Formats: sequence, structure tokens, C-alpha cells
Amino acid sequence: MANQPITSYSTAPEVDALVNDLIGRVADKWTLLVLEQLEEGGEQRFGALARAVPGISQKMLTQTLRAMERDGLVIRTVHPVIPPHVDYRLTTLGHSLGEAFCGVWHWAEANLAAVQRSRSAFDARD
Amino acid sequence: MANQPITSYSTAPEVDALVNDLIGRVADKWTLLVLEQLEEGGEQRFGALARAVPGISQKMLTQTLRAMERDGLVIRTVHPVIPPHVDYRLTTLGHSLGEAFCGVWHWAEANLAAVQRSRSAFDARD
DNA sequence: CCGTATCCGCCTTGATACTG
DNA sequence: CAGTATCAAGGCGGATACGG
Repeated sequence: MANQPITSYSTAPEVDALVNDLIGRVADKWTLLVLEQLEEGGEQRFGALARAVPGISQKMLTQTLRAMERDGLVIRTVHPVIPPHVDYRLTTLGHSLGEAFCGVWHWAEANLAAVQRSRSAFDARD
Repeated sequence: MANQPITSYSTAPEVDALVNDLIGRVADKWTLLVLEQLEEGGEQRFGALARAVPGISQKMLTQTLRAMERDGLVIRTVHPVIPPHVDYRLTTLGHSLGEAFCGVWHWAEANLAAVQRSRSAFDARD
């Protein structure tokens, strides 16, 4: 396969695309909120999550939890009782993702004011 | 304003919402790719970015760069010549965001295989 | 070369109603 | 209580054409 072009770096282009897709999935608004809620509240029921995450619809919660389960971020535990009782908790992988996002979270907290100032200045042009 | 409820944490709920919005803005697919490209390529022209970011349309590139400029992540420099010549480079703030995202980037790289395995296992259920 | 404007299809999301 | 199904609506993103 000869030499790689000099513009390439450590990882292969296709892997880069996969990594980007993964980030896109995982950086979703609802996923972030659910992740946060599971981090601070520990194992919780579907209804508890629905109440805790502001503005999420049942559909989006189900969809988000399914995707997270499929990606190995959460464990879904069904207790076969009536009425149904389903618990969700983070996996080790899910936890590690939460930690990885801490950096972004801190950045956003630390620089929110700066961004707001920048926006005001920009909007006041002309 | 008396005591805060015991379930609250360091930041106020409204700030939390603002922080979430900010993350939503900044975690956008195209923003991430443009940020990456500016990190590794330094100051570049509009056309160079258009060529470097795979699959982006002119419209999305313009839109993304405007939003980043407004948020104080990039500096736009117009050289008043014919034909026009416009350069973009990261601000300190933009650079710091790139560093904050490194954690997520590394997580995605390190755990891509694990996620793919989880997905395969999930899809093979039943 | 850089950017704006317009149109249009599609995908995501929310609301609602219903089942186990 | 937890989840699915259906439908309508809105926004996002792409293609194209044009302006400075």
C-alpha cells in the first residue's frame, strides 16, 4: 500500500469517520442529559428518569435509552411484576463516557460567560 | 431565597440549561470537524476548509464558521483583494475547546471496538 | 473566491392513543 | 408502569443560482 500521504495522522481515515459517527451518537442532547441524571442519581426507574430530565418526551426517552443500551452504556433490568418495573444503570463504559465529558462540561461552565460576551459583541456589529 | 433543595448541586438549574445549550451548539458534527481541521492545519482559507472537511457543503461550512465566530471560537480575517481571500484561525477559546474535546475523542477511539461489539451482541438478541 | 438566497425533500421530534 | 404505533409539523441540510 506504499506510503501514506503526508497529511494523514495516527489513525486511518475510515476509523476517523467511525469515531466521528460515534461522537455524534453519544454527544446527543438527550443522551447527555440522561447520562448526567444516571451519574448523579444512580440506578433509576423509567418514570423517575422521565420526571428528572426536563422536557424529554416518553418517545425520546425510550429511544435514547435503547440506543445507550445498544452501545453498551446502560444496563436495562426488567423486574417481571405487575405493574412493570424497569431499572436503568450505567455500565463501566457509560461511566467512563461521563468522565470523558467532564472536560467539555467544565469548559462550558468555565467559558459560558465569555461565549455570551462574544455573542453580544457579534450581534452588536453594524 | 432560603435554602436550596438538597437535590441541587453546585450550579443553578438555569445555568445548567444554558450550559447544556452551549454544549449542544458546540458538539455539532460540523463544528467538531472544522475545529479538528483548524487545530491540525492552523490558519486556513475558506476553500481549503471546504476541501479538507469531507462531505461538507458550502452552506453548512459558512453557517458553521459564522456560529463559531459568533461564539468566539474562530477569528475571520478578510483580505480586501480581488478575488476575495478570507482566512480563519482558532482563538484561545477555540483551542481550549479542542483540548476539552480531546477527552471525548480519546474515549471514542479507545472504546470504539467495545461499542461495536456491544452493538453486534444487541442486534443478535432474540 | 467567498458568500447569500431560494427552494425542497427528509428526518427528527412531539402529541396522542393504545397494549401488555 | 413501560413501551409501541401512528400522524402531523418543523427544522436541518443539500442543490442550485446568483451577487460582490
